Amino acid sequence: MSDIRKNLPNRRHAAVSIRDVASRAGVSIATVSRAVNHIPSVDPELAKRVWKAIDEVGYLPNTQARALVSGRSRMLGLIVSEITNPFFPELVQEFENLAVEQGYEVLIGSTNYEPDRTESLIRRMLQRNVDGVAVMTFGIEEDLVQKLGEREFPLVFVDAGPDLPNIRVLKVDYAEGIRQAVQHLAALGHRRIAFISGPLRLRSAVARRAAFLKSMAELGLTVPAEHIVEGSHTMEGGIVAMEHLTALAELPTAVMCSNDMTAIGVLHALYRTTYNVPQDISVVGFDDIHLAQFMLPPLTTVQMSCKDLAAAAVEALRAGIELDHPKAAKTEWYIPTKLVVRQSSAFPRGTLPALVENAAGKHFSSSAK
Amino acid sequence: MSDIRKNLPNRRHAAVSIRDVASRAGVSIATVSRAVNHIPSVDPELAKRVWKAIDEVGYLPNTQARALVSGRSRMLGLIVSEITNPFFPELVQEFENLAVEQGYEVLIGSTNYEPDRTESLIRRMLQRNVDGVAVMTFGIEEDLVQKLGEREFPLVFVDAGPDLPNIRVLKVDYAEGIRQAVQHLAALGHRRIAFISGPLRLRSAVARRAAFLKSMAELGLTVPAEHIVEGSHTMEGGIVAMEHLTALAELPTAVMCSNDMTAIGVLHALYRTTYNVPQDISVVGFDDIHLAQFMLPPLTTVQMSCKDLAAAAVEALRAGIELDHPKAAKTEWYIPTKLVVRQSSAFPRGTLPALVENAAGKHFSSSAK
DNA sequence: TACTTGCCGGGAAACGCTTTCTAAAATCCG
DNA sequence: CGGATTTTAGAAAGCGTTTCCCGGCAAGTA
Repeated sequence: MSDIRKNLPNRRHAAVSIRDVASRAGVSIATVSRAVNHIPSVDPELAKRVWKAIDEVGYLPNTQARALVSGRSRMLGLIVSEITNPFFPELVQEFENLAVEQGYEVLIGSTNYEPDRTESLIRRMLQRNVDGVAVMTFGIEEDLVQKLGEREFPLVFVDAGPDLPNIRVLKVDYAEGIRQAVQHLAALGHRRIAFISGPLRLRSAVARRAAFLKSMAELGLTVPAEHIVEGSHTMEGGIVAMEHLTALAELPTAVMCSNDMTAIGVLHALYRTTYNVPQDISVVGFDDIHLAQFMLPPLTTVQMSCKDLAAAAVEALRAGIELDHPKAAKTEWYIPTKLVVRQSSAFPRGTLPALVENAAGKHFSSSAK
Repeated sequence: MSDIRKNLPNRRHAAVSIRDVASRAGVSIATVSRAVNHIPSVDPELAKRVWKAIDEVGYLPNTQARALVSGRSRMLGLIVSEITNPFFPELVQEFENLAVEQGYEVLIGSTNYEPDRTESLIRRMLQRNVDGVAVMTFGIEEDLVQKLGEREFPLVFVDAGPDLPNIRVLKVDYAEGIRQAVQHLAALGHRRIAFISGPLRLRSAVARRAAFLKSMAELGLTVPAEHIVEGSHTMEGGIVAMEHLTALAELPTAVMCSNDMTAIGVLHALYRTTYNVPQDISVVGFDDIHLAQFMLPPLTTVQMSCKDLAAAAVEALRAGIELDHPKAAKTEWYIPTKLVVRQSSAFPRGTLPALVENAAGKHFSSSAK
């Protein structure tokens, strides 16, 4: 609640307002307003005159004033955890496209995993009168969620949220994609598969790890405790975690990561060792960011479509905002995931004759060079 | 100018307003406003009572109303060309941090290089009454710039903009960093250095290419026409461009790229061939995105600090907005660039004995494996 | 004590718009 | 052709703030 006038001498020259249009067209401001909003009760002839005047004076309706009187700002809040993680810009882009299509503007905020920041973000968005907020952080403190939920305005969470009428939840089916990935690795012959999780404060990170363990158990594969390492959903975290794993007496032959950035870190960590991907160790990511296919080698990963996610988020918000929305009663949206096989996963070394091994995935280095 | 009421039944329950605080504290709304804005003329005792009331009723000042009367929205527009290019999220993040620190909110837009989109973005931002817009697209159509410049409100461009009082420009010193890179490559022994430019519609792409050619000329190195390829500042563009280069009779021994995404594409393209980086071909990027150091091999690149850029942009905007800003008269900000040497650049093959060659940069594949 | 000065707080106008209410004009019908 | 009904457009009341202006009160001066 800072001093709004700090350093702000008196107002700029006034922009052209509805009154200018009205006098130019020789009508009242009410008529201009009606023309602008395409209200049918205005005579077509008059409307044409008004539009001509609008064009001539270069009038742009003041959104603030509109919002003030209508009680809606036509802005949506979008909160992500880390705008510099490439997954989120892709999400932002899709979200923005859809929102603009529906006549909304988007206010973006990045929490950097700091609860304080999240809270101040939401407060600022409330002050800006956003019509609703999508909290796409894949994990947020429980009590903060609760606190937010109590303000009665449309809110969308990922994975889970309090059971309140104004809250909608996007449920990501982590299990399916991760099961596909584990089965893919097992089918290739991997038995010792490690998992680098995200920060376990995040609900989604916990869910992904649980899905991994469950899939392993389904196949009768055991996972020693030291094969589960906590990362941070960043490249740096992936590097540190992988260094842990390579220091182990019994190395895993495959590593699954809780997101693609971690996997990229793993690739980098292995590059600094004598192990090759995928011949010595297979690496699997999660998210399928655009970058994944350009990694060396291209990353096998579980796809969580940010297009789906964005579409669901926008639809869920509108369902909460527009009282007559067809899906106003719907409270849960399901987001599927699926495996995308590329070249960072292959047969573990020694399980197959060289010929087949060569075909399994392009080797990063080849002795032919 | 769409119908603002479409699908929007009557207003939500009114939020708590200044009047609620006033009656609770037993003062007039004017006093509440003064207390909120820390105007010294209000009795400290009274102010305390007001703040207590604010706390009790959970009052949040309505930004729209404030903006309406004060004529300023305390929002800044930030327009980037492509939010999914990792350089921009880094910029956005820095920009947002600084803006919030100064009490501004940020409205972000991504043009995807479409002029129409840029125009509609700016129009929407104007309607939202942003106090100023930073157009950080590194190239924008001349006539659009001109058109925008004529609306008298604070605008920041990169590289160049019309010479108008409300316009400020961030001048990036492409030449210095690129000269350092060219000299670095030449010192390693490279003579045939190719350049993959950005889309030549972009002023910044043209500037980078010019800087490259100038640096080469300074060293007396000639650049055959087929060693200059136009890319698109994307990974895909880098791949296509590199495929052009590898098809050439006389291959370059080093490739400079107009940005890091292009360089990543180049790395990927080379991965699909028998050439190794850096032994066969050195690769140099531009931007120094965070990802660059995690590439395989870590990318030698020219650093353009997005921190500097963001700081300059925010400062320049404030200089245009706040009439009493200390730098109100300043119209140009300089952004330096410099080379960061990593492992994607090394001696060209055959110019040095194997021992030294091995030390020059870690080889991607080693026969020791 | 009477008069001026200065300070502080309240009333009310204004910001640019939407929307309800009202009145005038146009249309209809017998 | 006159009264009833329907359009249609303008006047005005807000929306939630900030800020100008003014009145009241306390302090200071003669």
